[in-house]
Amino acid sequence: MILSLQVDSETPLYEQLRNQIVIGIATGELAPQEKLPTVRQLAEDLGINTMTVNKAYMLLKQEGYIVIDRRHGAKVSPRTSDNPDLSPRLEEQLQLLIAQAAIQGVNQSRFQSLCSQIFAKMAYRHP
Amino acid sequence: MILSLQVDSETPLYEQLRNQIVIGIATGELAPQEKLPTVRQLAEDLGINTMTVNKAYMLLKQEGYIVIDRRHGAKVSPRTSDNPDLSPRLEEQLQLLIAQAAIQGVNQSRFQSLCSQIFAKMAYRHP
Amino acid sequence: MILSLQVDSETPLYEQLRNQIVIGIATGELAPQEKLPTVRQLAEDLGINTMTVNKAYMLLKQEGYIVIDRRHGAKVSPRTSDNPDLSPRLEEQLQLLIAQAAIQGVNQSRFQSLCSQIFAKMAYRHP
Amino acid sequence: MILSLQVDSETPLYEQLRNQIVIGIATGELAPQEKLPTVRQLAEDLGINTMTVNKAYMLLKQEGYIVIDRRHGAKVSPRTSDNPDLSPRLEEQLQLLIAQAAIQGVNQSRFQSLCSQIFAKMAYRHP
DNA sequence: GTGGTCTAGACCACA
DNA sequence: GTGGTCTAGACCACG
Repeated sequence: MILSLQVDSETPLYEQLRNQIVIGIATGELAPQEKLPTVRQLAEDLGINTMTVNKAYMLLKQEGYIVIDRRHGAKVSPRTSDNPDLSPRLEEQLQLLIAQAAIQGVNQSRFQSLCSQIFAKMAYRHP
Repeated sequence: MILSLQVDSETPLYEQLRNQIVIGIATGELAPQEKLPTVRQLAEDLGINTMTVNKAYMLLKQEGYIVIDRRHGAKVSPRTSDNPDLSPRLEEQLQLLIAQAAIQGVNQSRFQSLCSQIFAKMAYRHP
Repeated sequence: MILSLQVDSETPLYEQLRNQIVIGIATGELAPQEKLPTVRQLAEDLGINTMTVNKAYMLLKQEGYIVIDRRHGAKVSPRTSDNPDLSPRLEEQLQLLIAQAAIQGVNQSRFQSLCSQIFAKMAYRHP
Repeated sequence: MILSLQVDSETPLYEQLRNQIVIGIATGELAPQEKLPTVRQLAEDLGINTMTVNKAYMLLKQEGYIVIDRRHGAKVSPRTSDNPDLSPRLEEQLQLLIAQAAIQGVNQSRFQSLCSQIFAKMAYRHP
């Protein structure tokens, strides 16, 4: 999986890393149980500090996206969660996002169709 | 309109302010051309510094959500934009949001229905 | 002559007024000796404060663009100046302007040709 | 690069700073990718507040002149833009500038020759 | 009365 | 060590 960082972004590097890995998991590019690169390896590949990669991994672990085993390194969590409701935090984000879209002139059907397109790329689908 | 801040949030105060005002505009709680509180007034009401409020207003102005009239202070922009496409930035955010939802176990129809609910609250609707 | 103000501009109203009158004089839309509207009249037409118009007139007077006679109001100055050199202040502005143009990718010949076009509209030409 | 501020100028300090850096970039005194002084350093050198420098940097960043890298501070943007047309905003400024020059008695060839001189100092030239 | 600018100092997040 | 945020207060330009 290819990770690309923008050093001049508003988003901190560790968060960019976290976001891309989350998307990788959702799209199936990273399979459940798949091993992630070591902190050191990834840091070197990306030319960034190991602390930064470590912070991203800690965050992903804390959020339950990956599990970290001292012997085998980091792996994508086996999928378990099946909670049909969006977390309040995500719901709030979605509201803000839709607000901006609505003001800008995006109508609902256009928005919904875009959602469908994005959902279609996700491997983690629930019926 | 009621604005509430969480001082212990990760999100900077000025950004919380900006977000709530954007949502207020989208839901119609703040009508186009409506006058916003003065920088000083809002700062005092919220118990924060004027520069923090000023920063939020500058951001909103720069993004086109409000207009700052030297004579009468800040007002909600008259709605003009009617761009059916989501900006790349928002689209990226939406992708990340859906990725998280999908992993967590939210299925597409549930997500879409939530979007509908949120859209229903928006006054800024386009057919 | 038509004057239009943007209340949401960075440029103060009195300066916008001053700028438009200067351009009017240069293009010949306002002839030398031509009478300008009274402060009160112009303020009413534009829906702004008389103080604002007054400030613009004072500035124009101080810069020599107009003369103010208590009996007959403000008139465009008869053309007198014939100084072939740009004032240091304008030269500095020109340098900044060209710097921005150059960085943005405008080449010299394109810039020069634009200058020619603008000069062509000026009535105040010197051989 | 030497930066000098006039505290008694009409132009805000942060804008003076911005202007001088823009000119520095255009003349090549500041090369693409070159590191700018840190906010703190520059503030100390100039005897002004860090927030003032910060505001200048934010403005330059927003305008695309510099890039702010979380790791190493601010750097001059790698040159990319190659737009042969002047932005409407600059064109308007140019018109005002030429109007003032024309009234003052500067003729076109004199003006053009001054432009040439200024262009000659710019490193950011396009054929 | 409005926003715009600036200061002197502080604390925090990021890397 | 970097920039980002915030404060409490001040002064100024604009209208």
